[in-house]
Amino acid sequence: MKENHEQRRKKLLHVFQKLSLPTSRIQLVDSYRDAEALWKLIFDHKGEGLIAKRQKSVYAPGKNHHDWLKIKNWRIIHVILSSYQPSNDYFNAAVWRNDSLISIGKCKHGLDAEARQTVTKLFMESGSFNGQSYTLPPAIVAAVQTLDLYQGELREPAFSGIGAEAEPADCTLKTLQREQAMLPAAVDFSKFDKLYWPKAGIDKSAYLVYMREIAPYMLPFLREHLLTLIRCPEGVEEEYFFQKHLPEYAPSFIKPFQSEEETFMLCDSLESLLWFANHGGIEFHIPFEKAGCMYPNEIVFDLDPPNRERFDLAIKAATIIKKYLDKLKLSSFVKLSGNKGLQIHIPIMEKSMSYEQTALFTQAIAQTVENQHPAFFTTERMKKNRHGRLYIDYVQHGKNKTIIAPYSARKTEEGTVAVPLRWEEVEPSLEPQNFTIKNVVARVQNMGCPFANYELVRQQQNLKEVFTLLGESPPL
DNA sequence: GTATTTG
DNA sequence: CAAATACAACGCGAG
DNA sequence: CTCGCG
Repeated sequence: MKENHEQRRKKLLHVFQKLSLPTSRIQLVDSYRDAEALWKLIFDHKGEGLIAKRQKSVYAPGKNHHDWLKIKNWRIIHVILSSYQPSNDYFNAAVWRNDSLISIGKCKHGLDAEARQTVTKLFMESGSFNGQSYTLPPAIVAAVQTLDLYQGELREPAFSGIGAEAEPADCTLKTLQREQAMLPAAVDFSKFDKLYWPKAGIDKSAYLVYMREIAPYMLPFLREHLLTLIRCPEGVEEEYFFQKHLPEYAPSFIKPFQSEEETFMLCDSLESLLWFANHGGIEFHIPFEKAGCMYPNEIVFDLDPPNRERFDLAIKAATIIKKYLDKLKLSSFVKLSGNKGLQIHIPIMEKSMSYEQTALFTQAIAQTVENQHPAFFTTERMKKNRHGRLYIDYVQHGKNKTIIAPYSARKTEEGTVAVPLRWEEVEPSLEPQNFTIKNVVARVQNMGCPFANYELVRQQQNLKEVFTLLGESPPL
């Protein structure tokens, strides 16, 4: 009943206000009727789970009946049982990290009486006792359900099985991290150990985990856009190629987009994202317009310094351009390209400007910046005429052109990412190589996505002053 | 990474 | 049966 | 002009 949510919230707030009760801590939780759709949502976001209740059941503190049901989003992992402590009945769970076992938590519940009896007996009869617990060499593998691996410790672990589903040698930290990530079952993954970024030590397994975790933040930008992929099936140092047509062998969850003549591809689901990633899809590029649409959805400035050492030029140019955009009362978003430079995104209302007009606008701004600081910036396309200046690429913004999608990894040796920034972060200490596959997930989970309001801003963006500047009027 | 063509 | 090839498109400079 | 490169 998602439709009624806003109404219900207002009604509830109204009642609380009438009774002079504090409303600041009221939180109305979304409710859904379609359990399958909701579970998909929870799975995609790695949510904790859901509460199900009878339609007429109301909440009462301490109530003990079965009208309310908590269904948790368990993930199943495989661990080695390394020791047993009789005093509290805990089994210690461990996995291999390189060649030594590391402890990842303790597990007690979930075994039936018979299995528990068998395993404790095994430990107490064959294990070595140190006064506290019995230890066995790595041999017993258990399947454990858990909610998370938080600071190296399993959350709410419970046995879900014990015995021969996996070999002790397979219980590695790498496998655990993958199980913890909950990769979608619809994709057939392969070659987890292939080094995709050899210099940074990032293998395919780590990349897939990155893509799975970043998917909720990345997919909104890919959805409804034609996809151009750069694929590096042998890693970023080996041969690469572009792909924009739907391959014949793609599974049915990869959505085609049919034009007159050609079949392009879309990426609109967790499964699609990870299927592309499993096929060595490293860079996800998208055009400025939605599939099948004539008009751009955003304006982007591409600020491309001659090299990493001159990243300061990108910071300088971005700061200047931001000042102009503020003057025009335009909200803008900034991201690291993941390569050498910065990109400024300005979401514009659907079908509000033609490509001719956005080109005019970007040229006007680019020219202004170039005229103001000719020693630092240039709109000169020819590399040999740039003389170490930062190139403000306004040609790159047009139909049939594409740009790297937010949160896409890049084909760079460090495994850098095209990462959205807050404007406050655009200052001299900013360095692109500090934002990689290894740390961007933690960053976005801690600080939120700086582009979270992108769609909201698009709907509210008023382009009146832009058209005044251009001396034109909107196309529609 | 996969399917197809070529040697 | 192993090896080679395609998987974008566009502008530019070299030949 | 085509070819190869980025």
